[in-house]
Amino acid sequence: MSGTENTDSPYDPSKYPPIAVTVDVVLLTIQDDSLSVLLVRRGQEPFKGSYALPGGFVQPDETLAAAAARELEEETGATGMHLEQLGTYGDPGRDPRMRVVSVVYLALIPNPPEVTGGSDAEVAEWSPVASFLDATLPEDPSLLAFDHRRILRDGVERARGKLEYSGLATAFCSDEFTVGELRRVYEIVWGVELDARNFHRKVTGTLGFLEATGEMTTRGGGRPAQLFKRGATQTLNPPILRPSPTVL
Amino acid sequence: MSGTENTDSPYDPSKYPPIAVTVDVVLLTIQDDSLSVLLVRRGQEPFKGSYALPGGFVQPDETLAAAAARELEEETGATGMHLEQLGTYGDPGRDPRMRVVSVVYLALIPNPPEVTGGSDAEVAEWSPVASFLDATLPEDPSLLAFDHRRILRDGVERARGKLEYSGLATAFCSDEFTVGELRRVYEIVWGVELDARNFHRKVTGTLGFLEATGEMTTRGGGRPAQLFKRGATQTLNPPILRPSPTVL
DNA sequence: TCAAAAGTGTTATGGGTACACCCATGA
DNA sequence: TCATGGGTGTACCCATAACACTTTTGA
Repeated sequence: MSGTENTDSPYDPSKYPPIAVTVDVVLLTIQDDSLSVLLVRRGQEPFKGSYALPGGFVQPDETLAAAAARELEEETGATGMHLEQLGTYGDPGRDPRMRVVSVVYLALIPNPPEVTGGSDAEVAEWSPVASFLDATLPEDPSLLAFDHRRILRDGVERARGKLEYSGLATAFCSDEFTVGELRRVYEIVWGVELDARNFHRKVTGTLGFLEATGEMTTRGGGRPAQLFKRGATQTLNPPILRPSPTVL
Repeated sequence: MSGTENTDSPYDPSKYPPIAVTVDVVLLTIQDDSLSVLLVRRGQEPFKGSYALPGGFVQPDETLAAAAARELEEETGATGMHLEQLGTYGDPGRDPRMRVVSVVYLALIPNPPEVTGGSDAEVAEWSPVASFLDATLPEDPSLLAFDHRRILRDGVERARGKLEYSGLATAFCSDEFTVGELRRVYEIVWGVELDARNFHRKVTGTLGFLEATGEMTTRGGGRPAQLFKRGATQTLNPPILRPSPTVL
């Protein structure tokens, strides 16, 4: 792989290998006390009938993040949710038709919008991530297409980790939420039980994490609870530590 | 962007937009008590004369990580160093010639190999990252080509963060190293001073981080120090906390 | 009156920090 | 003997975990 001395540039536009670039999205939400992911059922080969992450080609004049946001809006109609780059997956052979490099984004949304019954050919639906990641399940390649099982696992792991040291958990909550609702996010995503009293002190004591609205609510029953909004802080100091590492 | 009902697939190989996929590398090392990065000086337009991260096209039959390892070996002759995906940069216009999506890897190496004076047309050399990231520097686009300043900053930030909760720091050390040498890695990368006594207790007390070799050394002067090897643990528990956030 | 959820108070514990102190070498 | 870096002991501080206890609603 020497002999590059007299080429013009390593980026010479005229001779790049043919590679398709797509953007896929791991969109997570909390539905019925379960961490759930948006998947589409494939109508064509390969992996016809399997589930797959929503995605598509990057268009010539949009950023990668814009492509992810566009895919999300096409599938859910929703905009403005949390969106971050998860990673890029490009092993040769991951798509049997040609070399495809997929830039994958992780997105989080509260109150999952109704998507089942949409008019698209590939119908999107919410499924609990446990149905695909549970360690007791066989590695069935017909369940999730391509390398999407690994991508989904990476996405869930990213979300779990970021709950500890970032304000990410509020991305699963409505604009206004109670401490109890926020705690349930942590409990569901981590799969643990947290002490409600200590959790309350911790999150209300972390400067910039929550912003009080002054409003109260009795939704959920019991004593009225304060309503909070997301605070400005993106990094939690000190972090919210999870009791024991969740094994997936 | 509807009307996709009767297309074959979102990945239809016959009609992907023309996008070049490259792999770039942020290779960091510690040289002369400074965190340094491997850069090449560009011999062609655009950005002729500027520094750039080493990189090149992904070849049809190699994984993305293999492409990064190949680029590294071409520039340094070294193999087997720590290598992890940093992120993917693909804004339209980041390369004026055409749409280029760059998958960037972060690599760490101990004992920087001599690279200046190599036979390649684009000569690689080590430079302290501070020369490019110092906040007091003007945003001179002729210093680092393309969006490589932002990429370099992201890479350094990743390395700094991972020192806290992973065994990454040992990737800057030789196979066998002393606690003092490891501490100097933390001090240089973070730009802080650490209490040598507490640091010693912390790292030797973190199970799986270090593995004693039984050997001693007097290199560096003073009382002989134990030599350690990298341990098996990839996640540090408890983490090594940096005193105050380093502002870049 | 009871169940349920929101909060507050209190105590024990464990890790972090600061720093006094001793050890083993080369010059 | 001194400088240099290695390593241990210890006291204080503070965040956490555990849990008793009070508050405020709906049923």
